[in-house]
Amino acid sequence: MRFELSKQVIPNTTETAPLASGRMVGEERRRQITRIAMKLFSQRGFRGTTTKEIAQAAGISEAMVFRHFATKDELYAAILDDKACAGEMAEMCDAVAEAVARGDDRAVFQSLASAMLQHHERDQDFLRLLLYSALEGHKLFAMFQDKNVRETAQFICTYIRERQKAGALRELEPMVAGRAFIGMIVYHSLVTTLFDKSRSLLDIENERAAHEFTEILLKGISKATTPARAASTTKQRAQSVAHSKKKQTK
Amino acid sequence: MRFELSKQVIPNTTETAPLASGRMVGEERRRQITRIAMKLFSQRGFRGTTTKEIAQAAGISEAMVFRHFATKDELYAAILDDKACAGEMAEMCDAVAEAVARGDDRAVFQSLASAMLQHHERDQDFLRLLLYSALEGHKLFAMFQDKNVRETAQFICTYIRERQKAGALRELEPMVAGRAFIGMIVYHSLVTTLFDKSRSLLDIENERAAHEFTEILLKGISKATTPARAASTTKQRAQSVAHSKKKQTK
DNA sequence: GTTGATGGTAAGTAAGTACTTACTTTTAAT
DNA sequence: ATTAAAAGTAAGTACTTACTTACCATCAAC
Repeated sequence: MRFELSKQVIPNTTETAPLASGRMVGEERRRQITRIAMKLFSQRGFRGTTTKEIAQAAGISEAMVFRHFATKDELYAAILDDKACAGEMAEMCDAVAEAVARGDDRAVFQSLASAMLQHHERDQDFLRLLLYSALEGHKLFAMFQDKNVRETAQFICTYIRERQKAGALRELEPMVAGRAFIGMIVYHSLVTTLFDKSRSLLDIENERAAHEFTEILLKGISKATTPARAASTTKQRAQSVAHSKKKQTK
Repeated sequence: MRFELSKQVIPNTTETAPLASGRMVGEERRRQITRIAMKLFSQRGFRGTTTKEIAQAAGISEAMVFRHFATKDELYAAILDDKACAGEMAEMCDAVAEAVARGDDRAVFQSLASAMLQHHERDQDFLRLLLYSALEGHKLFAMFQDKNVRETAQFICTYIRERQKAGALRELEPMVAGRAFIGMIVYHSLVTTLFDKSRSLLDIENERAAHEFTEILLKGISKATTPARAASTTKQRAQSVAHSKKKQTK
């Protein structure tokens, strides 16, 4: 039931035009249902969403839902399956890999942060769904966890270790730094999509957040010799101690 | 800490002995129910926990639950209420305040981190409950959010601003640093209580996590001149003295 | 020992819930 | 036009859910 590669290739269906009567061909309807179910599950949780609601939102009868998915669980699985398998790191990899090639630490972390923040922002529903599934202890979450979270953490970890060997970063357990960095990013995403949607505590754009977090991390784990190459939003004035002219958030 | 000293001294009721028959006096039963309900809600969510289960776990009939709480929602509210109102910062404030008084940045952040991590670890159920309530959009969560999260963020923010004025920290929006720091901590707690309970990715003790995160943050937001008193892992070579004065960095 | 308040229960109820059944309509290829 | 498969539905079923009702049990104080 579980990993049924639900995602098959749509063999070559002649065409998938909306079919005047509102009737859809199977594959199309199936996609629509998963899309809608994901939105609902993400808003009210798995248990909090009824199959009837899903059917209504899709404009079909409940029986239709069960024609496509034998059980509610299977529908849930199909969603996670879909999402987890789709290589979400696609665009990230490009920018990051390029930065790695250049050996530009700042660019590596910043592009990584930026990609994650963007991803979280674009896919808020999925973020919520993931949290629900983690809380509800759904087994499928473990798969996602392994495939994405772990992978990302280990990438960072490996990169840091190498840069330590190269003498660019101070000694510390790479995973600690990795967790710190991912923590800044993920927590920021959580706050802005969950706790403080109005951004009353901190209103900052993704690009800048990525930059600032990167600054903190890099300064934080660099060899004492120091830092800041392409850095710094603040023009460093000679000895201006602190005229923060910037309006600070309260 | 106000954590309900489970067997509370009920105001002045003559005595609260278990009452041989298994029968409890009202207040006592009420507490028992909230305690049990909290554990169940935190494990399976509000919607995922039935009043029947709560009653069974408490060893009473369902009707008894509804004698104490008119609705399931009211029970839920009572739990959040309980938890949110008690000043959880109690012990934290002592250590932190003392560090603030001493002007010891390292101690301030480390004791803060340590207190938060400990709090999260001890009260995992509540952490889960809080996440659920945030996801489910329960109104009462907003209250908690205002009372605790915001307060902590603002405390850090204020502290950082002051230290910036004193010339100890570099210029950056204090809230960004605050979010980064809280992010490291909260995310770490989330991972260890939710995503990776076996700690397969990173197995580290609270005290040390607090120390490492503090190091990263402080090095990350200090004036370039540099820091690292208790840093320890990296031996400070003579060269660090060489560029004692902040070199103009571009 | 009666009383009256309080702790407690068994057995409901009405409204959901996931999932089925038995049936009709549409489509597209013969 | 025929047909068979696929898309669709209305109206169930068996069970669970939050919440009630009507009644019993225990205890402390007269």
